[in-house]
Amino acid sequence: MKRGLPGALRARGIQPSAQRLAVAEYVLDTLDHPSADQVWARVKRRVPMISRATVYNTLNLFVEKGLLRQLVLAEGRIVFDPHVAPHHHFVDDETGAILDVPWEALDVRKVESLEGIDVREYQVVLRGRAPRSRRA
Amino acid sequence: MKRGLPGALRARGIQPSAQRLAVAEYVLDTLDHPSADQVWARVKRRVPMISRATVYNTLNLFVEKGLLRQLVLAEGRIVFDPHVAPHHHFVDDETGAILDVPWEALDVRKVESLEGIDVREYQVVLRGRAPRSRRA
DNA sequence: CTAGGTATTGGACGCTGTCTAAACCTGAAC
DNA sequence: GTTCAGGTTTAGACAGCGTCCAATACCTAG
Repeated sequence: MKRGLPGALRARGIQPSAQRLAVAEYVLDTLDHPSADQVWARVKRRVPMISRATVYNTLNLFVEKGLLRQLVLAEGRIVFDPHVAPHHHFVDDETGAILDVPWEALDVRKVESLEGIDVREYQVVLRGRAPRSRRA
Repeated sequence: MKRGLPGALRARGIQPSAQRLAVAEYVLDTLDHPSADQVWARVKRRVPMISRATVYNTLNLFVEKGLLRQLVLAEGRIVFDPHVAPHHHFVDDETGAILDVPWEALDVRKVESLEGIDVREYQVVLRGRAPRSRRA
């Protein structure tokens, strides 16, 4: 059931606007894991007057409404991932690139055995080197 | 075989100094996961004249020499962990506190099956809520 | 059309991490 | 003890990132 970008936003209780659509158009559809400023740079190509604050606000709104996930994997940068279903992440030591690892590729056991803590979500974070062909 | 803090530094090829010992005394022995500025604040209590740059340099040196691990788990902050053996981490959503989870508490399978990527290290990062008693 | 709420803007702000140049210490050789 | 070279420390400047604010522009319901 396609309803277009404006509908997708409305379905999450987000009032569409030109700026929000421009951000959504890029960030909801990318395979990258861009930082907020990378999103800003990208969106400015189409909407040159958009301000940094708007992009930051919009991204945070999308996270709050479940359209994006916020990841804290790389040094000092928060990145955004439109792939909201559970999956793991691999960080390339050399390039800093972040690759998605399918949930089924790994098998984590005994999570339920952690006594006294209430685990909302978890993921495996792997670090190492990826061959050129696999890099994002 | 105890050899004291100066020996522990020398054993890693680090020239001891009053400032480095003051940093080491706190950070190598804590159960917390302090940020660099937290280390600075703490060490200043004993060595009031120590500069921020020295603390940052010292922490980076300790990481380079394997005395500390650098973690990128919480929003926008790099924290340091004197517990260098492999283990997992749990982040309390509410307080931001980071707890160590013993390596044996979880069981990750199929890591070796990830084709074409060379995994140097991995860990499970869990998020949720911890009861007050377990908080660091 | 108007009123009220919402969104956007640009700038200021604070925090974190890095860099620099100068001062300083240290310890090895004499 | 003196000297010297190298490593260490220092204060401050700097840059990047994320947040906040007050003012303005925009939408939408009525």
